[in-house]
Amino acid sequence: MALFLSTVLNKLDSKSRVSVPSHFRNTLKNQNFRGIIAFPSYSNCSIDACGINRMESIANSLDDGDNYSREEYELISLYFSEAEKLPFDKDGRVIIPNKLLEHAQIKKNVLFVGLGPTFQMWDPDLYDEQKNLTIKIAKEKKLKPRLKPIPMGILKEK
Amino acid sequence: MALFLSTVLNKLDSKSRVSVPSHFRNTLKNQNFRGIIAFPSYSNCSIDACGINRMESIANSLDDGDNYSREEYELISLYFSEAEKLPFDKDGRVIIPNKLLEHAQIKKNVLFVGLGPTFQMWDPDLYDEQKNLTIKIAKEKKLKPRLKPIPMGILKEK
DNA sequence: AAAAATACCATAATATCCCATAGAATCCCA
DNA sequence: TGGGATTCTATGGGATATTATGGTATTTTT
Repeated sequence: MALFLSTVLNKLDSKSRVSVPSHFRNTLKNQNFRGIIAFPSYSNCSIDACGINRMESIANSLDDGDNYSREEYELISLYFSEAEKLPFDKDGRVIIPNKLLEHAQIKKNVLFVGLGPTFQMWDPDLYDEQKNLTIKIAKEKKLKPRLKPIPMGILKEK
Repeated sequence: MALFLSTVLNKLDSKSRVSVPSHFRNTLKNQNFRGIIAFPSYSNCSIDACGINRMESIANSLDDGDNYSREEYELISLYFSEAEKLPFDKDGRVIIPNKLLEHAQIKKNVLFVGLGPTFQMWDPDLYDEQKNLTIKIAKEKKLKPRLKPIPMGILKEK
């Protein structure tokens, strides 16, 4: 299964191209399509992305009997309609469509953020804001993550 | 498996021809028929479409014993009777029959909407309405797609 | 022959490929 | 372990191919 980790900052060029970090590309190496699937994240100003295998398994479940109500079906269809299939060029770059760039307010830098099974693309400044907000809320609510790799200290006062 | 994603706006010309988006054509590249299957969507004013392999596998499953209720069987039969086989011309265009154009109220623009295993063709304005309605209903009913890669944020107020 | 359907051609815009380079990471061997 | 050599990455730009779209010619049908 694909596992995207760490964050990498790359540049958008004049043709709206950007290099996908090489270790992300490696993660996707044995999927059915050499490229990524990207769509607007609605909860924030960023671009969600994953490999095609993930999308295919969703597509299959759409066909499997009646898992969904009419309304659910319509909603899921909406996500497909806004998703973009972005192939790698020879050098591992993708072209990001304007619609997505605008949604994420990306101008010249693209921050790739690994999220495990998926990743996101951000404008670096917006990401900082979002990150600080997340930490602030976690402190206020004294959240205690149950998963080990997350250091607990971050939630304590200095 | 064919996977149709994203939305593309193309023009209908005076001969009722329209270019099928190139990435749609690519996903149909190795099917048994160079073209698309199109039929009126019974639930809204649009044209449903897919590759022939999907129709063939549905046809096969109709023959395989009794997977379907009588009503389902009737409905699927209806699809077949109204479906049109539209071949690509040399440049990847199809001619859309009048019956379908009228059903979808398409005049001069055709919006291709990827829905995963299938796609639809819409009049752009009608599609906007439909889309807004879907989002509205999803918010009201607080629908939450259960599939992981789908961002939940669309359901939240801004 | 007229009308309709089909094939063919032209072109401007766009996307894709291909190469060059500089910097970073990795390797390798004394 | 160090440091030079080599490979790999990210990035820019020019050349090439593809796409969408209009129009014209040819075939087929009636």
